[in-house]
Amino acid sequence: MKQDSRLSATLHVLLHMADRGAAMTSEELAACLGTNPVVIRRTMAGLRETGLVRSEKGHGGGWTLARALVEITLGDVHRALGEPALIALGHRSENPQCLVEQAVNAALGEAFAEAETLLAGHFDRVRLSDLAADFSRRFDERRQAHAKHDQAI
Amino acid sequence: MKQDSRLSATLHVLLHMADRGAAMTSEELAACLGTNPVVIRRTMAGLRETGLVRSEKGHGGGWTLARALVEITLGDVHRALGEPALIALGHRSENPQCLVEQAVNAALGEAFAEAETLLAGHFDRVRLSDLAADFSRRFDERRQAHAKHDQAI
DNA sequence: AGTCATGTAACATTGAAAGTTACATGAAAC
DNA sequence: GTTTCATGTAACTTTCAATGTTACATGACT
Repeated sequence: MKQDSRLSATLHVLLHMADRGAAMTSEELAACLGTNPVVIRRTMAGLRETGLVRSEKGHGGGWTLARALVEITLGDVHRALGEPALIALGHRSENPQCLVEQAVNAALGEAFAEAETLLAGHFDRVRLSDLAADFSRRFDERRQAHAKHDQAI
Repeated sequence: MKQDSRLSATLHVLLHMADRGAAMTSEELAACLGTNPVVIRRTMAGLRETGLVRSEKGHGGGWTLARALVEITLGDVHRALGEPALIALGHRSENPQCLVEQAVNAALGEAFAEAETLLAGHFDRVRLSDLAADFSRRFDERRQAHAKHDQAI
């Protein structure tokens, strides 16, 4: 199954925006992901409508966060992207006449709903500030590793 | 995201096979799903290798269950299909250099793993006999509904 | 006016599932 | 033994959504 990486990409972009502190153009953000600026604009359109980010045209324009990282959950971003399906498996047909298929749909549907609820709940509990904190931790770790390395030389 | 319906289709097919009690041809099974016999053979190939079903060529040939329904879990079927991905979302890149992306991957990876574990665990606890029982229940319900309807006439 | 940036339509590319065609292989029936 | 029926499998085509690209209109700053 070809996987949907829009959530991953968007989180990446939002953290870079927060790190920068100033407006970033689609081109800059696209460079962070190694993709095309139009992909950024298209993906961010939903976030703009939901009020997570703002965009400005012209000189000095670009994208800025409309809320603090601590006020944005992964769930917010997922919803802003249009709530793409979380589960890669699906039913062969919805509302089948065949009773066998109805039983299959019921069993799988229950399992899918359970996993989806768990994942969506998890998304609602994680804030972008949590990711930023993890980033800082990794940053410090790398810095210390480099210092150790320099010392060894 | 285009969803993978192989698990759904395979469960449907296996229950029909159990219901029949005798060998069923790819053509018959394909008719149950409204698809092509070759799709059945391709999908069932994994189940044959895993020892869930047997296939016979020639006259009177076709597919038969190699185990009782109570001895087959949804997890067995999922594994026999090659363990297709359960989660529709993915990372933008594996093993990124960018620390931001590493933090994103860590957060999402944890969430995905949690949901995947739950779903896989669920699959391992549900047996095909459970689905067959649910089918029987639905069958009886429909029969009673019809009886009631006939009575009203 | 010129430049920079977003907004968006229109199209091409990609990748995996699903569907199809064709034919080889093997087993039963005649 | 040859005809018929069934699987086994390769090699395509189709489908569909994400992703990538091109082109151009719109608006804002200099």
